[in-house]
This record gives sequence, C-alpha cells and structure tokens, in this order.
Amino acid sequence: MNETFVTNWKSQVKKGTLTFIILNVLKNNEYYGYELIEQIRKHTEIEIAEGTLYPLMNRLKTEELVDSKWVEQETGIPRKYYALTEAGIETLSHMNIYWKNLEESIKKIIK
Amino acid sequence: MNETFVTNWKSQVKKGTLTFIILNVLKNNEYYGYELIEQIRKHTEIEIAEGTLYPLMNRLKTEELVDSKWVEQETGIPRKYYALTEAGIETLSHMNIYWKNLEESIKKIIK
DNA sequence: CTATATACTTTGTTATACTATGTATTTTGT
DNA sequence: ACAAAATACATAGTATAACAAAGTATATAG
Repeated sequence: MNETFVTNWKSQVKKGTLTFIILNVLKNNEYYGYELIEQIRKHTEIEIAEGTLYPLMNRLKTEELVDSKWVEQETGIPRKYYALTEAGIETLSHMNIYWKNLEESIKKIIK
Repeated sequence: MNETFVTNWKSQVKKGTLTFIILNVLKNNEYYGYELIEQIRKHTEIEIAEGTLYPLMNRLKTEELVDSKWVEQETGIPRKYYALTEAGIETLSHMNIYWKNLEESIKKIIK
C-alpha cells in the first residue's frame, strides 16, 4: 500500500468537500470556528486543521455565502459566529444537487 | 447564487475524487486514456479535461498504482492501456473505506 | 505556576485541476 | 478531393485550497 499517497489523497478529497460540509452544518445553526472543528471531529472521521478552517471561513465571507458576528463571552475569548446568507442558502442547494449526482455516479462505478 | 463560486467548487471537488474514480474504473478492466474520459463522461456527469487526465495517469504510474503498455492498432494511433498493480488494488481498498466513511458522514450532516 | 485547552490569525509550502497549445493520425461531411 | 472534426497522447503555466507551523491572548486544571 502506498501510505503517503493515501494521506495526500485524503487531503485532496477535502478540497471542496470541506466547504460543502461547513455550509451544510451552518444550514441548521450558527456556529463559531473552533466549535465547527470540534463538532465535525466528534460526529465524523474528518479532521480539520485550524489553518484550514479560518482561511476557509474568510473565503466564504468574501464570497458572501456566510456572515459573521463577534460575540463577547462572560468569561473567555470572544467568539466569531457564522451564519449562512440568502446567497449561501441558494448556492448550497445547487451544490447539494451536484453532490447527490456525484455520489450516485461514484456508487455506480465502485460496484 | 454565486455562480463562479460553484464552478470553482466543482473543480475543487474533482481534486481527489478523480483519482478515486479512475482507480475504481480500472478495477474491472484495462482502459486507455481517451477511453477513460469517454467512459466517465457517458456514465456520469463528470467531465475530465485531457490536460487533467494524462498528468494524472503519469502520477499514478510514478506512484506505482497503475502500469501501462502501448498497444499498436491495425489502423489509427497506438493506445496506451492502463491497469491496476497489486499496490494499486490494495491502496484502492483503503481509499474505498475512507470514501464510504466520508459519504456517510456527509449524508448525516446534510439531513 | 506551569501546562493544557480555548479561540482566532497569518505565512509559506505543496499538490492538483484546468486552460491552452502542440503533435500526429483517421474519419466524416460536402 | 479537401477541410473539418474526432481520435490519442503530451506538456507548460496558472490558480486554488489544505496543511504545517508559528503567533497572539485568555482561562482552567493539576
């Protein structure tokens, strides 16, 4: 087995899918960055580095798919909460269609 | 909707999934490059540029996941046929496990 | 009082899809 | 017969995104 190839491949698979996952998570709730990393790690096998997530969130904000607001905490460091915009919701629905298609195509190919 | 974002996203999603698709296609049969592009276009919604496939196949060969052989044609241009190696088969089985996991994680998140 | 956890940020590196272009042969259309 | 399209492979240059690593700052556990 080619170990480094697989490691590298996993990193490549994340390109795009991470964006897709984050947007879908934000569909139902507002989350702050650190929480997103934790939530996804707990509920899936996907590990997201901080140096991956924060630039990603900034991209999504630049593209106006998400909005953010700082929320002061009674104790501790302030948190930046993210929420989908209208454009984000619509864009995500297009992405969901593409993903469903891709997933089925791959399913057909694998068997 | 952010059109260019979605276009860009689709391209990013292909990073990694293309490799995965190609290896899975080669699991059952030998194919030559141009044929791979056509087969995948016909059976799925995925378009692969030639400038994407040929470098990809060379990477897979360098990593020793596939082997290739030139086959002369009675008429027409010779074709380079690709087949999985032993290492390719084993590597692919690991990739299939990761993909199954990812797919299910995403499925959970989407709903 | 030190180490760990929380929370966000930035810089530099690396891998890979894509556009564009090039080569060469064969088939199709008119 | 000739031009255009299809077949078949290859490469150079560009853009993008994940990641490692390092940094800032506060809070908590041992």
